[in-house]
Amino acid sequence: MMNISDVTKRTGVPAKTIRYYEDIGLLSPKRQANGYREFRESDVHKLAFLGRARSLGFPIDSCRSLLALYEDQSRASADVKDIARTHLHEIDQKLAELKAMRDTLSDLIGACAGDHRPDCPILKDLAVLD
Amino acid sequence: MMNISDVTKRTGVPAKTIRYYEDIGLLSPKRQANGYREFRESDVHKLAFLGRARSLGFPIDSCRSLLALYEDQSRASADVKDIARTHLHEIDQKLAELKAMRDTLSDLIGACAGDHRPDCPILKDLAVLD
DNA sequence: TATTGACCTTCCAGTGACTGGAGGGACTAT
DNA sequence: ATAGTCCCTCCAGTCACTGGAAGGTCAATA
Repeated sequence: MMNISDVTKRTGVPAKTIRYYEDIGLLSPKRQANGYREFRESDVHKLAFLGRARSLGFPIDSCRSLLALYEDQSRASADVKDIARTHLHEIDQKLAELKAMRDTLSDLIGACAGDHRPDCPILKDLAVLD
Repeated sequence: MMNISDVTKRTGVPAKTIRYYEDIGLLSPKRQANGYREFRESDVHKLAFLGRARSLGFPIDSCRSLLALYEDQSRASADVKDIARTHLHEIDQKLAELKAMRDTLSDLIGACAGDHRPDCPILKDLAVLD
């Protein structure tokens, strides 16, 4: 009989998060007579799956779809791949954005004396009204 | 006499966002007799500054500090540089995280046939219970 | 003068994915 | 009986906006 803290130990998913996932319908653990959640092996697998998917940055909605495919023995791997590719594109976009920020920021930092004087190329850049 | 839509046009900062910035105390435009906000040049400069700082990913609290330094003629550029460096480190962390995600994801996508069959290395990876 | 239509206001709610905390019941061991 | 640890639900907060409702104001036109 697995309680929520056992599942947390096995999956690394915090109890609060497990309850949240139940709230939004990602899993439905049974209940014991005392009201405690009772987790089956299949629940643990789902949670491990969700934890891993989230750690790869998949948004919850994609996790929901992936989970459905995971459970669907007659799935097409193409459907999984589509979701993954969409996510990869979003990651690539964020990476490009962050890299651009990083480069600008790094340049500005390199140009700033960082001393007691008020003169500062960082502020000068920020203050530009195009 | 500048109204909010004029400022939006000049700075690119949406009206909703300008009102929000006022709510959280980043600027305090005057009011006309009819209740409309009246923006001075200094408000426009602040908003342009905020827009640029936000586009470089500085969190609002850092923007607040940067704005204060911007207005402080006796600032030390070292203080600006410190804020920027802290932010750069956070960006670098996020970049590393995203890159790791990207690499894993890209590998998995490369390994997946993406056809009508159910067999899928992506799902296999996600399902691993360490 | 009446009426559009564009502009402005405030206030409330929702986003994503949790996270923290209050308040209280349940179980286990001493 | 009591202490300590577990579990429950519900509410609020995070971050930085964004959307929408309900309504006041202004400029130009019929």
